[in-house]
Amino acid sequence: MTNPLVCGLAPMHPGELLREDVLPALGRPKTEIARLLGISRQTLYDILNEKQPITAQMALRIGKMCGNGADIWLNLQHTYDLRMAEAEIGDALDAIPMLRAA
Amino acid sequence: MTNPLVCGLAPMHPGELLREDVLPALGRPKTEIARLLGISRQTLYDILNEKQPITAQMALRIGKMCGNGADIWLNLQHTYDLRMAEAEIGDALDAIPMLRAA
DNA sequence: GCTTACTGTAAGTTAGTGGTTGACACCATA
DNA sequence: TATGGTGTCAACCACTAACTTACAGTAAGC
Repeated sequence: MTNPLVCGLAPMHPGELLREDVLPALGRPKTEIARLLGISRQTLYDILNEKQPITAQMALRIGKMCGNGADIWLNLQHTYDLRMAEAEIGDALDAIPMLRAA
Repeated sequence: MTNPLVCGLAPMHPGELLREDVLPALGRPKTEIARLLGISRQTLYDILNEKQPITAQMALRIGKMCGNGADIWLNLQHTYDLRMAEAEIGDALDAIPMLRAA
């Protein structure tokens, strides 16, 4: 994961990439995109507004439509999730010791 | 991701790796492991029995304890999720067309 | 004008699930 | 016999992914 677009320093929500770059490049109405993806229009908007994550199923759907595979989308989401989780339980992490094999 | 241990052909649940290899190597009672991880004993058992996935927070906790980072655990889970999702909505995927940029 | 279609957002609902607590029976060991 | 780990079960709570329905606004075409 050396591509800064996919694994940037700033945690980018996959919805941002979809909204800013991918959908404009496709040049189709969002209503049609949602229908083709087989999801509700509302769900698509929630993803674009970064209110909903890219699940494995969603990654498969979007990856299929874009022809770039599901991994990119899932990796983007997981990087984002890690940043969020780290910010959330970072202090609890400090209390966890690193164990060595016996 | 070329390591067959991490990204094998057969979809391995992270709980299996934890149960079969990591915990035995640490040689500590599971009760203590759960306590050190800051999670309930039940949750640890659910993960070991592959009934619960490795969330981002869980990956951070386990990665910290094992000293190998969270990415391995999350990638393992993500690969597993993709296989499961593919098996679940595979036929729906066939109906999704691949769009080219306008 | 009128109609059709896309946009963007909001409210409410449902099904599923991550995680917890509490309890139980079993076994080992000091 | 007391303590502590093991393994599993049943509830329970909080959250959320995804859906439907609905609304107001805008642009396109007849």
